[in-house]
Amino acid sequence: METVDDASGNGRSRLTIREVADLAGVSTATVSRVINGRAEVSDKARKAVMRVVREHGYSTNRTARALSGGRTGLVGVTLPVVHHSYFSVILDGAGEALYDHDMRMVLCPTHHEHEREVTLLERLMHGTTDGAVLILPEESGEELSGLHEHGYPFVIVDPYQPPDERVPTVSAAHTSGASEAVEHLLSLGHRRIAAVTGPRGWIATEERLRGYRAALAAVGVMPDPQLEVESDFSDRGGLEATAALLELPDPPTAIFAFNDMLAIGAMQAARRRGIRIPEDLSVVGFDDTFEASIVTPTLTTVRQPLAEMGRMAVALLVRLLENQRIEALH
Amino acid sequence: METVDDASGNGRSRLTIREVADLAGVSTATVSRVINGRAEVSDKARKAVMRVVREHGYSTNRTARALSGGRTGLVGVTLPVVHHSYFSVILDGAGEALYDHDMRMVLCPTHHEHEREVTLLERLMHGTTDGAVLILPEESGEELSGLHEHGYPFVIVDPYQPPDERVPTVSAAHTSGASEAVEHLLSLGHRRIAAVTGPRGWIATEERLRGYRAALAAVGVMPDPQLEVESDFSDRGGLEATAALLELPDPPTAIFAFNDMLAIGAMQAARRRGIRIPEDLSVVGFDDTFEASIVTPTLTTVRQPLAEMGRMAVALLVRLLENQRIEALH
DNA sequence: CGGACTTGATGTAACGTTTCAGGAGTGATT
DNA sequence: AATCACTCCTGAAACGTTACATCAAGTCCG
Repeated sequence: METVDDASGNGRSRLTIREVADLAGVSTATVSRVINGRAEVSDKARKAVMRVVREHGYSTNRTARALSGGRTGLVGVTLPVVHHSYFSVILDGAGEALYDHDMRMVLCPTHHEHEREVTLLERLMHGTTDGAVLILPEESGEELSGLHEHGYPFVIVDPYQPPDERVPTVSAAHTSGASEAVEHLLSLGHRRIAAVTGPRGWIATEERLRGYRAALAAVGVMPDPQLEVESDFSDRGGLEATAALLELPDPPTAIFAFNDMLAIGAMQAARRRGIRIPEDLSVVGFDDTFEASIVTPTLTTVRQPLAEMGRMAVALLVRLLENQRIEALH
Repeated sequence: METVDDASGNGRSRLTIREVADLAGVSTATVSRVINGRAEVSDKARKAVMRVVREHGYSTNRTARALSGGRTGLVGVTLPVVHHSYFSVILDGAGEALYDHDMRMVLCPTHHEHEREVTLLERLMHGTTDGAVLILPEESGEELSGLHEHGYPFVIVDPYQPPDERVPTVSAAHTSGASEAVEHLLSLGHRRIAAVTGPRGWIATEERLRGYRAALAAVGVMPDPQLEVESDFSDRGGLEATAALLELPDPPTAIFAFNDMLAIGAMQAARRRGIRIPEDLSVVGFDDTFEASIVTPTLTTVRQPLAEMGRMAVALLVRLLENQRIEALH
């Protein structure tokens, strides 16, 4: 109740630009210029303003600036879940890039709920943010195209389904990465190589599948439909899919899991059946998440430049915002 | 270049409240009330407004509302790194709670840089956010007290050092959790139980250490200073600390690692020396992060309600904001 | 029947910036 | 001495809301 009312902000909060202007004996416009480091201010005025700022402490109200200037300095970032290596690394990269641009991110986990994502985006658009980075967005291609049409700047990272040509997108080298993974297994002498995939229809699944088949085809191995098991990118899914594979009359000698979670599940399934890795079964993952490095034995995996992807997305977005700004001047 | 100029926002952006008011033949105040679902609006006016909104599409500009109403609906969240199970789970809990309150979070990773955290907070305070959740803040007790004094509402989660009494804080049950962990090892028959700790001076370290010693003392085991090795909560640190412990003439038969990362490092160190877990060496971790569940063998660990902690922090913060609002009315 | 009180609806002043159009002063050029 | 170019600064108008003070009708009561 009895707070120190001296410098505390309980009663009166901090100075406004107008108060600074009065104290320094100049106009608000001048203060604004000094604060923003613009030229065309006399040394005398600048010093007066600086002095007041130093003595009383002033910092511009971002909200007011946002309203006046039309830019909030905030970027929305939507993703399914934070608590997942794959996403958090992308997030990390994006965050760092945004920080470099002196922007902040408004984080919106969607929990894979389409509804939630739509309303969140709706909100982000209308004044809260300047643009957005959508990681593995839940929305359909049409919805995203609509959003784009609307003029809201955004970038998609790792789309589910092939997006509109005009929507800037960052995605990984699914096909070539998958080929490399399979080639690695082939080089170890494996010929019965199973694929534990993600959900069919997702770009990530389809393209990795293409890489998988291409690599097999390249050495003349006929793809066996029995060895392609659809799963869901989770460790549990990997476990179940692998268990099924190991039940086959002619089980695979190697498994290419379409991400590290699946691979970890695969390893668990093998262990439960007493199958040794890598002696009896080789497992290769995809993504190179932290988890891959701590399991036993260490998981061979395809490195994806996740943080880079986050950075890249921000770079694209910043360019969009820049363009928008330029257009606004005309 | 040739965008569809029909419904696109390239040229004219969306309607403002004033335009809606004109179209509906009422004042902006009335529109505002309709939008915000307040009473005291005639049916006629309400319908007119609704019609315009439905036909032209309107959504209030959050920035303007923030400026006018003094609340942004944004909460800052600072944490050392996103890409770390421990933090991302707390973050997840906080995010969910904020979503329930129809608020968004502005994510600020500090990368353990004190400087960065200070400037970020400075920025968050001045208009961008209504309050903040600081996870493992880098700032000193004095700085945090100062911030509190200033009237900016914030809550600390898992402080480094004991904070000011008046600053709302959420932290885990370090001491009792540590005791439980050690009791578990004791019950397995171990007597030479080593502790791989976090940095000395941190609350988390000191309290877990207290729990460790208390549990040993309770069964009459004299604590051996040689068995308490300071580390840094990282897997690499755990590996090095454990390697040193295993070099001892009379090495421990069990290791209590002060978090799961350290425990994972410990397991790696053991494996490198050909020491089997749990036959030759027992390892217990702390936090119950996802990683603990995927290593081999599965790591025994002390569950911390991390997501709950995030939720709790938000609940506290919301209460602070509520109080602030009430005080403002007087 | 007139004043006090409710209701319902409205106009308008904030909120704290940025920016634009212009004005005052100074020195230089004709 | 008049004009011009230049620098520095000011006043005021945005930006899109919300909330306060008002105002115009009704309604109730003595």
